[in-house]
Amino acid sequence: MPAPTRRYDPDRRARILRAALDTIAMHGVAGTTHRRIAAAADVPLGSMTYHFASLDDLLTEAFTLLADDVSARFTERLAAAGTRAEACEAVVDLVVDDGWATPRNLLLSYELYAYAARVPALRRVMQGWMGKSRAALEQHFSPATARVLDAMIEGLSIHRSVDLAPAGRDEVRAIVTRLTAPPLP
Amino acid sequence: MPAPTRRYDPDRRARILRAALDTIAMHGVAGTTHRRIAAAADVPLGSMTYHFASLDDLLTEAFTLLADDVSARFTERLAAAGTRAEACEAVVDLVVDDGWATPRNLLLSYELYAYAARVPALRRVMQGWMGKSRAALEQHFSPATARVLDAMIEGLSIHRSVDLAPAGRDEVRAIVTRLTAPPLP
DNA sequence: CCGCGATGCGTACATATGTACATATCGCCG
DNA sequence: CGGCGATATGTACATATGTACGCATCGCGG
Repeated sequence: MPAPTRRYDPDRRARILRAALDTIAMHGVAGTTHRRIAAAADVPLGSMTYHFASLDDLLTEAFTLLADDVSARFTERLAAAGTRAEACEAVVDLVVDDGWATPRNLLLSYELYAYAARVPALRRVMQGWMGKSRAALEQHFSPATARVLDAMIEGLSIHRSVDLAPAGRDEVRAIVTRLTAPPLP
Repeated sequence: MPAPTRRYDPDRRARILRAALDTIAMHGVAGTTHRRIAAAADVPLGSMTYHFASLDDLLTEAFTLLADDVSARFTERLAAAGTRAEACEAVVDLVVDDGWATPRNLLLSYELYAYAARVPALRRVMQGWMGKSRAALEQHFSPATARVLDAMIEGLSIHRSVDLAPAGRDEVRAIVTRLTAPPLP
């Protein structure tokens, strides 16, 4: 019989990590197994234990990748704003647009929050994520305002994903305006 | 040998549901099994399939119980406020106090959010939860303000659980004040 | 007081899962 | 160009898990 083909697959490790996130998004951490990830990444089962010491290690690394990725796009979006008004509009976009607070990203965030409760390394990853978000916001706003905006983005995104009639762009803009208005006299 | 004791255990079903929440809080949905719940509830394995058709049914009912319970306490806390100022203080308490946004409740919420993505019945439960929260807030605030306060409670609670130096009571109060202030002229 | 249906209890079993491992292959460095 | 270390692949195996089922027991309605 012909020798079974052996692939040359230099970025297999990275593909496995992406496949892990896909699998989590589709089946939840609870339904994520070596075999499912392997199928999604199109690699044999043996590759799992070769590239990652354990399933927990794999998930931890995948979630870290997610945090870095999402965090980077957040920072990028805010860095593109030149004026304070543009920064406000960027914040509105982050909540309302289809590019960032996607169902997939939100879902993965929930899974991460839950999973991180049991993995100290991921707790630190989340702290780093939050720190980077704040730093990005502090390019345009005071630390206190950055903090509240960050929390507001989180809360609004979550509620918009649950709400049958989510807040519209105008309503979100009004909220951002109110939170970033100068202090009352 | 002596006949093994057979217990009279009328509220076993309810105890199993509470044990399920305990198990989820401790091990996550991913680590929640019939056997672990049974051990936590101190019942034999056979009781699981007797009282609940499947593990998913059991988890769904447990999460529904959680939502009803937390939602009721939220409503209760806000109903106790007589004036608008008291309502503001109640909101601050909900974020900052140890009684509501506990690590356990937050953790269970993350698990619920993630799990609900795959169970339509729980999506409706979450919508009902959000609706009840808004209704409770609308006893004191306009619908638009209620909506933003609800999102803010969510976002601030989550971020406070991650933050190494969480926002203090004063800072939270300032945010609430700003969000509930009359519209600018 | 009696019986019967609801409930309690232990166990069996097919299946899925994490992980280890033996072996084969081949890119790359010297 | 030679070989060796990194990687690819298939499979084995012990264990955990969901669920079904048979039987025992007893509260409670008639």
